[in-house]
Amino acid sequence: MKWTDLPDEDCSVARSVAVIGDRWTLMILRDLFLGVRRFEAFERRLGISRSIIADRLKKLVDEGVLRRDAYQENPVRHEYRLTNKGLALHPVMMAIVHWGDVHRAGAAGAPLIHRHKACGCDFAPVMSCSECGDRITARDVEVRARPR
Amino acid sequence: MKWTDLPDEDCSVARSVAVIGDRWTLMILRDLFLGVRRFEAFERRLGISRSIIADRLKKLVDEGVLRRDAYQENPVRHEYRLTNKGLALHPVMMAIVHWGDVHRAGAAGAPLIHRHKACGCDFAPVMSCSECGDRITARDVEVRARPR
DNA sequence: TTGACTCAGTTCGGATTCAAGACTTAGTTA
DNA sequence: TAACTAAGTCTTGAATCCGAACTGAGTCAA
Repeated sequence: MKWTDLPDEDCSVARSVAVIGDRWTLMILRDLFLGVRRFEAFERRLGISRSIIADRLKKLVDEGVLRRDAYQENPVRHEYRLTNKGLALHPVMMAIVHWGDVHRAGAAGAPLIHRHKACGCDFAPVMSCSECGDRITARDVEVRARPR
Repeated sequence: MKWTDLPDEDCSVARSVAVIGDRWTLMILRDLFLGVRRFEAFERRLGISRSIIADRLKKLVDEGVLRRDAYQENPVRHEYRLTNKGLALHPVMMAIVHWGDVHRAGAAGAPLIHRHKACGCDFAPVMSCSECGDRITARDVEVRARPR
């Protein structure tokens, strides 16, 4: 298998990874969730080459994860915003941040704090069951193929 | 910035991405969560070159995500198992699967079904607040830097 | 005891991708 | 007229990827 075959696999991981399974794509998504929208801001924050940023943004737009909107005319300038499909990646980002906070933070601890606006608490993201609401760990889940 | 600098960034996303931000690493982790443990099985399932598998497995072992255990002597053969640090990636995988199920599945729908053993229901993974238990979306979260 | 087979890798080398820096375009400000 | 801004594109050497072949340590069948 080549990675170009990933989108055609009958597996949701493969199909997702085809979109987000790239270092810089994930870093750009991080910044998007922090409110960054302009090309130049990505460049300044990430310090990577413009060609990589242009390429990744274009792919995300093609996938429907981002929308490219004009924010001024003369000259026309665009900004990149998460679509609903892109916003739906929030649990993925939260899970990645949380794992990094717990398992890869230095002595200084987590660099960022997340506050839940509704309850006012600083929180950790928890994966739970849509049906009963209980917290879910790897051992609680039984996987089987969906009957066709 | 080069990607080799990612582990040193003061950002949990960057530090996590340095470990899991790679297509084949994510595909290997998928199989690990499905119970695959042996080199030959990864090769058969993924159909990619042995050198990639060997490289990714070694990196995951170095990072403490996997443990390399002997399962027989004469000749000695090893298998790869998720450590607790690796099992902690479960929410990341579930979030990725779920996004793929919802936003990238074909007409046939999600290929796999997840059942919560405790409540017996087929479920979707939901990201919720560790403090109040409510479901969390991107708009519910306020991010700020942790004071030093 | 020769040959085929298994599992778990390593090595090699050509093709692909990455990524820094220079260049482009279109308009603005000094 | 020159410098500046935002958002890219182009070029080119370097790094990485990855398929194919090879290695090694043992088993099994004839």
